[in-house]
Amino acid sequence: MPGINEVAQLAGVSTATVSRALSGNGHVSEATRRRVHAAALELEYVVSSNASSLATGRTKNVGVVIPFLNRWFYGAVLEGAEQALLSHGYDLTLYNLSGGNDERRTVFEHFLLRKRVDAVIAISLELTPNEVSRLLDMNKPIVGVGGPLPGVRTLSVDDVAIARLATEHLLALGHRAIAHIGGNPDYELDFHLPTNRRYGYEAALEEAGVAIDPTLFHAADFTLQGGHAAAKQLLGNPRKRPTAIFAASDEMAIGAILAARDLGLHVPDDVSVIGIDDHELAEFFGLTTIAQFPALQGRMAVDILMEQLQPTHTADASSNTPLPFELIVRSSTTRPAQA
Amino acid sequence: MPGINEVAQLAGVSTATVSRALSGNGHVSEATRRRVHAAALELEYVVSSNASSLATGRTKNVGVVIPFLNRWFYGAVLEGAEQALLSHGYDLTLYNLSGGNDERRTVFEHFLLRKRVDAVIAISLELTPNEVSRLLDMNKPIVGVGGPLPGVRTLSVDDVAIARLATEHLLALGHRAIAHIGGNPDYELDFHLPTNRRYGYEAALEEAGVAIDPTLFHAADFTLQGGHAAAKQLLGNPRKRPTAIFAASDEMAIGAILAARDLGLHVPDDVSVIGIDDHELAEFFGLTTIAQFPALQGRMAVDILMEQLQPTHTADASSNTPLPFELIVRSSTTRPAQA
DNA sequence: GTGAAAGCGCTAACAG
DNA sequence: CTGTTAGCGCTTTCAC
Repeated sequence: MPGINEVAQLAGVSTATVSRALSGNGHVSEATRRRVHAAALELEYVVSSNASSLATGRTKNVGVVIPFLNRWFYGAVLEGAEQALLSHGYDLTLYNLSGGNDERRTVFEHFLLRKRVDAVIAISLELTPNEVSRLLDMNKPIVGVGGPLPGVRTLSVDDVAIARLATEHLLALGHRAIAHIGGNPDYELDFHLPTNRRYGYEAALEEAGVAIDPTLFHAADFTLQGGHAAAKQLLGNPRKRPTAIFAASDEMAIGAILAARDLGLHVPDDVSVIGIDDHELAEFFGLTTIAQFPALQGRMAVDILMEQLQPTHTADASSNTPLPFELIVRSSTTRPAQA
Repeated sequence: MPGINEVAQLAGVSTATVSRALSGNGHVSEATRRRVHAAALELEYVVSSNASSLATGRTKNVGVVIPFLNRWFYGAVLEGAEQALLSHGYDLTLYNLSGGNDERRTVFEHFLLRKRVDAVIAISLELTPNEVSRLLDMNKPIVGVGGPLPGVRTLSVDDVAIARLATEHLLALGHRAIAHIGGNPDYELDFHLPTNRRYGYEAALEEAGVAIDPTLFHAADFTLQGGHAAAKQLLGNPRKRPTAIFAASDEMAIGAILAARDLGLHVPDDVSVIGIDDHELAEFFGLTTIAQFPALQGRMAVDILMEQLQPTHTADASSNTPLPFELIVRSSTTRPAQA
């Protein structure tokens, strides 16, 4: 494994010139540039990122902290971020927090702070003020995806607006008995996402003059199974079966569709179902949903990070960039039977 | 951000002693050890992994290369590997190859070789001899998960045996018209996994004296949608509808179950379905399957890597460790209607 | 048991 | 445009 010295020798220049020629920093004559490149190629030379990082203070590596790996939404965000990072010449080191709180502390105490990353992307994670300030003290930009974080550049969808839009879609079709499958408090780690979605749902209802019926709300855990169980309860109720269900995630919505089928109900004729996410299976199930474009979210997070990593960048402290969302109407929603 | 010097000063010792006390290499008196630790704690000192790596040649970081992020199986392997790595004090740098061949070259040429990782775990990836030898030349252990790789320590399930077991389960129940939904050639990147599974299926059939009917085979892409489409074809055939379907993945098997329902067929009375994986949704759908324990696979890969990273380790070149699998019988399989 | 000092491989002034 | 020369922050002989 040849070092910069070998390349310098072979090219007949100094190591400084090799460094300049290869990194593009500082001027080098075209002729020597070519000679250096040729030499590097011949020796199969690759820089030692450690030595380089030590000298420059930059690692070309960003840490991504994520609460789950095996949920579609998070996987997609990660995928988007990974691709964008790669295209900028950055590596991504992954910290998955699904192991619990201990793991979380370990990650922050021993890993992120090892000066191994230039920046961190926190996905759906409500960093503590202490975690934020430690990172910021070390001059490491942070961008948060999924919610506001004091002192941090963030990207987030307006969950209230999303839920409102979904509910309004149902209202506009003529539904009045609209149930909502939301999150349970255990899921609140994500910036009160379930709570915000419930607000949006209630706000839309109120605005339309529809009374909010608390028995039409069921909590679940954002999984297909959870949505299935909740929908069974809702749809099995003999006295007031809702004509429509708004689930706070597509996975739960799909669960609801399956629950309806299990009960012999037809979607959308007997019950309309709408979700949030535009999950990869949404199309297959004909699910009407509010798309959230997670891969784009990952890419946008990287773009913002790259900006902040520019030396010319003036620290613009915290600010939130809204994320796009869009109603996608498929075949799981229609007018209520006797509207 | 304090350096080792500050700690040394505060503790009243040399930097060498701090290094020894903190890393545990070399003897330090209990008293000074404590003083150093206290000083480090007070200053919130954390080593610079770059400086440390540069000095030792070890990065405490491993690269994981994976073909997909958003397939349950791969996410689970990754999750297992991440946890195991973390517990060994290693970081994980992620390289997702779903971007195509260009990305693949980029990853190998510019990233893995930057001396940034101590080793690499390749998941379901058939590294080229060239890729393997470059890595090995740099003295970077590799462990492959998912198939044999010349010159590399690998872990893999016996796909032929798995498929055979699945098929035998169906045969033992009395089925004779057993269809198989396998992969299409495009999916062959994974060590001919679909082909091996098909072999196992055919072998079991032959052994039981059942003629192989090529019309009972359908290729799909390992997704739920793909399985659904293939099953529709199979089950819609008016002349020889199979009494059982063996799908090469749970996602396809679930698609098959849904296809059966769409056609008004009952699972398992009208048609039995078995898959492979023990996907997180398998239980929900009552799917009989062959479990593959992907998280365990990730953990085992890390264990083997840790062994190879031991300085005392004697290079044992290539060898393959078989991975466990297990038949899990649920409610999607039963005896054929008129057995 | 502890300190001094020589690097690890590269980059970034500073000269020229 | 290019070479010289300090380090970057730690680890590790080699002495004491």
